[in-house]
Amino acid sequence: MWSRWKGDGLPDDNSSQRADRILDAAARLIEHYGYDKTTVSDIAAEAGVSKGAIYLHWKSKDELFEALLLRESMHVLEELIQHIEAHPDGGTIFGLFQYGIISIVNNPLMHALATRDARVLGDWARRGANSPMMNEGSMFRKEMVRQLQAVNVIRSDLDGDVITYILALIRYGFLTIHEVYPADQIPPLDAVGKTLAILLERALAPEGGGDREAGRQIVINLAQQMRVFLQHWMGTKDKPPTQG
Amino acid sequence: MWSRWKGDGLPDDNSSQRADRILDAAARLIEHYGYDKTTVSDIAAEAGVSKGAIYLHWKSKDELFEALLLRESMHVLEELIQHIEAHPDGGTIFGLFQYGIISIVNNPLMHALATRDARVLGDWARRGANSPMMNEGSMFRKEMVRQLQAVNVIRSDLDGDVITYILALIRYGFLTIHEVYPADQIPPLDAVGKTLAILLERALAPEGGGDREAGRQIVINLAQQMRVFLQHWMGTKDKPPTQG
DNA sequence: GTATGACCAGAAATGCATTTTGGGTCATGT
DNA sequence: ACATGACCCAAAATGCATTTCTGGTCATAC
Repeated sequence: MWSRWKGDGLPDDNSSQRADRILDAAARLIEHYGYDKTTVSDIAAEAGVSKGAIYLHWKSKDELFEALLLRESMHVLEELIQHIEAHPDGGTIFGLFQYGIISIVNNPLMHALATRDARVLGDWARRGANSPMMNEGSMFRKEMVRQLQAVNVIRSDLDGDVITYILALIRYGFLTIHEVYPADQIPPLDAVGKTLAILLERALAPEGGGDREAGRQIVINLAQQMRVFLQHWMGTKDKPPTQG
Repeated sequence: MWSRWKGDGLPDDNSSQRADRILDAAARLIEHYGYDKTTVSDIAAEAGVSKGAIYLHWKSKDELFEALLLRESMHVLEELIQHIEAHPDGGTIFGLFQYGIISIVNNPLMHALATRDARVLGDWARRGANSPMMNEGSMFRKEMVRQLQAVNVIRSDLDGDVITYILALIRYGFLTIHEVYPADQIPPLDAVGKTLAILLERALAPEGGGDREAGRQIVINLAQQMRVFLQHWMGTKDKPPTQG
């Protein structure tokens, strides 16, 4: 799916499966040891392939890592879409925020990306904050708030960009505060998520409740747009080392 | 005021003033260079006194720093009390939150303390997260939320400890997100503060608005309690090196 | 055509001798 | 008394030679 550099035909299933296995291995290792401490040889060994095989799939360690990040982003986005479609409150900020955060908490790599965790991201983060995965997210969210305000799923009496910023700040605080809060006083995570969602609903939802269906559609569309954006960006540089 | 180890009489004005000047110098230096990079000699030079003089006031560099932190905390608390007394919305979470955050944003040292900024706090933070200034704050806030709920300035339909945690998380996110948010998209600070306060009001204030006067009184009392707590704790270990 | 792993070179880590730094003290001066 | 700054010494920083590591390549094997 996400790895399509195989010329003009359909993705080679064998190759694609192996690429996936390699990314699985990389994910396991990097989540635990961080980008710096996991070597390409480690990944190869963990995946049960040779080091050379890895360079048959990606030009460099960096590109492997970015492919991994892309895959995980795709997963999260996909899951988000499914959740929104399946769940009745999918179109409300209530459901949206709660699910958006949970999916990040459950995905160590996305968690690290969202918090710029230097321990996990290591040199990659230090070198280049250039990946669109690092920055375009806020654009996407800005647009989402704007459109959600247009269909009155979010109240329009406050500036959309400020709302976006505040939402980001809450998300960031949610993901990072454990570093400074007395550990024995942290309430259960799901209680926090649920309460936070309720507060957000009160603060941002209009009286009537707005057009949920429209909200749902907007978020799905935007998520899809984000996916093609990421995919396209990746496609332009995730070329194979050989056979152009 | 805060430095009262001078035996039984009133604080020695000359000595106390000089201590203040030294702390001023220390603040200036540490805000800029961080705890590790500012030496005791630097502080002495900046304050225009000899190194030995500093050890006439405090037993160690650590204690000087903690005295500084205490002084700044006292200032902030004092200002908070004054603001609450002077301002009509002093007793509401609206005003409370807004002012509480502004006072931290305006005080580099308190900002560093609230965010555990290793660049500023340096070795002191690394060695001991033992100072009550580091931990007791959350206790204080927990109690505040509890009492505010009791007089219905904060709605009682959600768990107080979770609310406290969420408030802390928002504050922390507010103070730290700039590290990961695209710099050119950060809205003006006061717009964010104001909007955030409005959202909080909507999310946490009851229909009627609750008893503002009672809210005001509670916060003032608690702030005062916090002050004597800090003062007392400091008093038991901020003894002079000689003349006990 | 595809996979492998020994191999390469630059970068990073290690070990160690040497120098500098910086809390903290105290003999001396006022 | 009180203030000073030269002085002390452990700890940290520096410089440097040597070793290890590791991203990336490619001759060889299948």
